[in-house]
Amino acid sequence: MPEQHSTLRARRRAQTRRTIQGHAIRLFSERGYDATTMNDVADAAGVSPMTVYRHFPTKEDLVLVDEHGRLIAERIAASPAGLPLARRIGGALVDAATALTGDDMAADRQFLLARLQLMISTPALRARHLDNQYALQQAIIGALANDPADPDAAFRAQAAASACLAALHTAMVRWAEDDGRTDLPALIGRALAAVFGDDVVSPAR
Amino acid sequence: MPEQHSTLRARRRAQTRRTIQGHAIRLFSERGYDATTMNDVADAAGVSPMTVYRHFPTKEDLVLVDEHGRLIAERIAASPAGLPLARRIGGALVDAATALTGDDMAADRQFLLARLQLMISTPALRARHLDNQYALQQAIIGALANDPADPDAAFRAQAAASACLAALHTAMVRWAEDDGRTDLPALIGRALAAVFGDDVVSPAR
DNA sequence: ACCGATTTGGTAGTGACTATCACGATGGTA
DNA sequence: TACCATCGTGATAGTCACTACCAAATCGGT
Repeated sequence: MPEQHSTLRARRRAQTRRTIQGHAIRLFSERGYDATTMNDVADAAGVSPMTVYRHFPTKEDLVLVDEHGRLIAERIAASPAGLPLARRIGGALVDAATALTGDDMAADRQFLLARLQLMISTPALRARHLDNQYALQQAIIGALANDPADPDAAFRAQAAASACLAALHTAMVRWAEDDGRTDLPALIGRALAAVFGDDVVSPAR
Repeated sequence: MPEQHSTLRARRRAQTRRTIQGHAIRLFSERGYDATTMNDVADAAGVSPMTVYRHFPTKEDLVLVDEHGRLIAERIAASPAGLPLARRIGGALVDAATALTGDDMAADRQFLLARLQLMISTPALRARHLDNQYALQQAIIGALANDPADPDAAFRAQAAASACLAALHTAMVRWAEDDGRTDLPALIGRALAAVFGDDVVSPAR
């Protein structure tokens, strides 16, 4: 647990972390996930294998960082309670996608795209990604259905959340297949609209 | 690829397979999944580690056999096309659960319960289970939305399938938490009814 | 300049999984 | 009964992800 001194040491640590992950994603994309060993990643990044494991406990963590889940859950919890569930969840998803793929982060977008393509094509990564999505779904249900008097509310929230996340997943797959050329928030909005009829898309700000 | 000669050799093979899996599930439940090695399983079953790997390519396969998915997809494809999607999918899920947990297979039910409890509590198993469920969802969509003229049909089928599978998952978790004392088909039916309003439960035959 | 904390590196393991070879048992056939 | 192809099984050696455990280098603040 490194404290956030925001000092030189922390910056160097973050830098090596980015270097390691960058080389890892590049090698995974070039030579395949299974064909790349942790030693290969360490050599490419110019560090020892130990350092790789210090920054990323498992090989899968090199691709699946997923700090986005908490952000999305917070956005949903902060959305107005009067709206229908699907709109609250869908809106948060579109907002998050807008924030992650905006024009001001072209480099990050390419990085996200490469990670997504790996996630989709590699069974082990896809499985862990689905587990993360499931955890996110549980968090959404916890944030939306906290009424003990209505036990069915949890079921309805789960149905809405699972449908929204399925739409998100389909949109991400299509976005990855298209090499990120189409607009991700628009894809998500279209997938949501096809399911829920009206436009669930909400403005980013 | 062993041919189904239905002869002595095939029966012996199936027997050793059952023996290995039985001891594996028992050891996993007693001592924990991670705390049990493949050598432990081999020793308990009285075979060599090689034989274990011949029958189960990965450790996870000892718990996740999952030939149920294909059965469910076939059931859905064979259901009357006039019914709403949720009813067709939900009905197939309830039917499958009824067939798997009937009174005539108490031993199998205990086995299924033990495997389910392992799947839920072990991250690696849960992740791979969710991947299997995702594959089933894709199969359901393929069976239900094969109309190229209506691209939104796939989205609607996906929403229905993901909501139904989420309900199934919740019901299975609750069933496992309750050590299988409550009726699984009834749990699934209740979860589905909470989402879709009317009773989606259909008779088993 | 010094000391505690943090980051990194090395060593030696464990355990899942694979490749390859050899042995014995089974099933059909002469 | 004898023969042979096939199949199930076993043993060996190896790769790779991952984990303690301990030493060295570096940074932050006194």
